[in-house]
Amino acid sequence: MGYLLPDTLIISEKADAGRRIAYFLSDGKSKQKRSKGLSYIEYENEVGGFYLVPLSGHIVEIDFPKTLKDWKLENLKELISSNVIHNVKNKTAYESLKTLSAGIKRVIIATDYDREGELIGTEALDIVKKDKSFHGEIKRAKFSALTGKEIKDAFANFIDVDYNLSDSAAAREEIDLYWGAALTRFFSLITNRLGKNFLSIGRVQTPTLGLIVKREREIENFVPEKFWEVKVDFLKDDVFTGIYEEGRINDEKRAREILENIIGKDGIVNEFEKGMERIYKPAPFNTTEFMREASRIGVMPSRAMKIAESLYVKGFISYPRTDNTVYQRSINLKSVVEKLKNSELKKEAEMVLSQEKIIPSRGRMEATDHPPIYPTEVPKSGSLRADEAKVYELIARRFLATLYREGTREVKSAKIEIDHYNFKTNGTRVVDPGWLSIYTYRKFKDIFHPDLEKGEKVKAENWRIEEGETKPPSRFDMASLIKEMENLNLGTKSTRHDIIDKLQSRGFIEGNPVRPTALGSSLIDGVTTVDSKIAEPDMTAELESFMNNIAAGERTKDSVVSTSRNMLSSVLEELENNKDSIANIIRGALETGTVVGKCNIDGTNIQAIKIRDTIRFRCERDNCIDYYHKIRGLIKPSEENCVVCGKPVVTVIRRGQSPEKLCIDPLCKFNTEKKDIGLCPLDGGHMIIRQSKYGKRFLGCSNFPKCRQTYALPQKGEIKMTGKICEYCHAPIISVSFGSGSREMCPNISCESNKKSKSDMEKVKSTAVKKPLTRKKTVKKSGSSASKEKKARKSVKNA
DNA sequence: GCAAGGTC
Repeated sequence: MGYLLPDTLIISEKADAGRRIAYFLSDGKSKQKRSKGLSYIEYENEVGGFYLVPLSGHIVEIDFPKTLKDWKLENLKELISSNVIHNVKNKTAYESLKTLSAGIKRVIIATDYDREGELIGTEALDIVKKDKSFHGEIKRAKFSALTGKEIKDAFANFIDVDYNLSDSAAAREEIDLYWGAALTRFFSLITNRLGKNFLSIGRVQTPTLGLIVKREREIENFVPEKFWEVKVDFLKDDVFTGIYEEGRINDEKRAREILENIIGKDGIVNEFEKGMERIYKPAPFNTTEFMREASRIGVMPSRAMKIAESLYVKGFISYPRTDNTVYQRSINLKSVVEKLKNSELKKEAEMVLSQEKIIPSRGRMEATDHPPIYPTEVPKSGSLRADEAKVYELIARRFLATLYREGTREVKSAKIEIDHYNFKTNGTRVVDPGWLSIYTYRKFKDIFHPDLEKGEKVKAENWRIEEGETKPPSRFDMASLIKEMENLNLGTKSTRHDIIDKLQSRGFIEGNPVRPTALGSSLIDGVTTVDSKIAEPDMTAELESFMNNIAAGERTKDSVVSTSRNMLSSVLEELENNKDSIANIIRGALETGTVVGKCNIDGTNIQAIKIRDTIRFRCERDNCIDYYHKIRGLIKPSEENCVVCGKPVVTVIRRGQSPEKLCIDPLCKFNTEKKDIGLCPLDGGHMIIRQSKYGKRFLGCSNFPKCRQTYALPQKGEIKMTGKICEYCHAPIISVSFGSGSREMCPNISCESNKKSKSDMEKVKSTAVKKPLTRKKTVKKSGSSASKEKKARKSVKNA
């Protein structure tokens, strides 16, 4: 073993990598040691040996000297001109390095081969070099996978430590701290939000918040445009739908003209095409893609990462922080599949093994850091918690899917002419699901389309115009936000989910899909008052190019950091000149909340103002209404007033629960007795919404079992009391809301009133059918005819 | 009470 000399100290970035390096260098003979606050691996033989100290990321953290701990506006200039100090944060690693480096002749940096890895390595070196007696050799081991061959090669062909590279990372660290700390303090101080209410600014978090705010503004300012589509159902074996080839028409008159020309006529096939399409396999998981897919099955990014981390530590999956989407050759894929035969995915594993040859899919990113995320062992059944099992299954299914065959689907398309107008039709059918039958999270929906021949006559029916509206861009959800951050190079695979968490916990964003809070959007308004790039992703791009300069030896770290500090100084100066207006923007936005309705006393607006987890409802004028609620979730105006007290009612949307109505008065009976719908016609007890043992809801008398009066309830929609009593059977009238509308009804199915309204409905329906031109099928907006129908029904009933 | 980046 020529690559080992006696008295060598090896430094690895993490425990796992350390174990593997030691294992291969010692042929499995190294020993883990733990004593008196030290943790390392040791190997000794007659020729030589080594110590290996595993770190866990950075050992030191930069900070400002204690004298600048106090947050004062006057301090900010000092903060920027102050130098940073290094604090040890990993005591065990620090002590191990200090103790074991005594008398060492050679130090090998074997951290990850990337920019941060180089910095982590030099941090360790600085500790070793503190011992003035150290004059040994310093080398760098470069490996891109933790396999025996790579590691042995790296230790036979050392390279030098790249101080330019580590300097570039150190510059990043300092610039992030200077800008982050100075601006965070500035914004917190001018708005007087101190302690845990501070307003944070950072190179990654603020542009990310900026993205979300920008999107929300686009949605707010979006002006929908109406369009009309002419559609026809064709009939051969089954129904398939054609759309006039121009698609969306923004002139209703023209759409009607076309409809008038074609209505009642059949079509003739002008073109027909049929072919097979491949359904490509997904690439192996990297961190980003894993988080996106996990959030699609309801496990949010940071939760997914926590679970992945724990699965990794338990040895069930490979390292979860990776950019790589190509399995390295050294991974024995087949043996992993063999292991999965002893899991709940036995059938799927056998499908993969039954192939003549296993060809893995490849993604675009072939990084050298770690393998893609894949299962390494099978946990004993029942040993994982439910969410862990869900995540493990996702990773295992993804892995198997990347090794299975592609799917195929048949696609058909046609142009069918009616009276010189061409209608396009499309159909698709999965012929061979391939990997889709393993990766069950993806679904391809079949759309029926018959085989046709050119010149063939096709029967048509249901000629119609569908009215729609252009839609604003959609809000980011966790999956698309993480992806957008990756596209813009904001954060890293290991930090993106943390950044989103921070924005949430600091009250800048809420919900999923995410939207900015009043605080979040006003912070961006405040930041963008001054023309600087703090809220733009460009900050990162600029920093990135600085870092490349340093790494290439074109500039020094000190010159770059001082340039950046000067820029920060002038930005800060400009901010200070505008500090009153900025403070007003932010404070002002917090005082004006969302208008949720009108005050029933003086008729002015009532606003909802969010103050951490409390919502304050306040009347705009005299504070004649001023209520506080402890509510988690989003508040939306409902445009309804409370049936009990007349004050506005809001809708509360909580994650994973159906929306609930809430009277803004916390003591109103509407809130406290929400389930009480009215009085029992038999004995005057309370009719209460209850659940049957089958999970169905119904109305039951509070005097059960003495009184057995019950009514069936619709299982969908929100049920509310109306205070009214049915004139026929004396049951309490309920109100059922569904979507945007609501309907009052007697809960007694056999009541006269229900028979009556049913026949009314039929009457309304039959008049509507006579006017096919206004009928809409996939109505994008609640159509006018539908609301007319509702109104008609209501007026008949009230008559 | 500050950032972002490693890792647990």
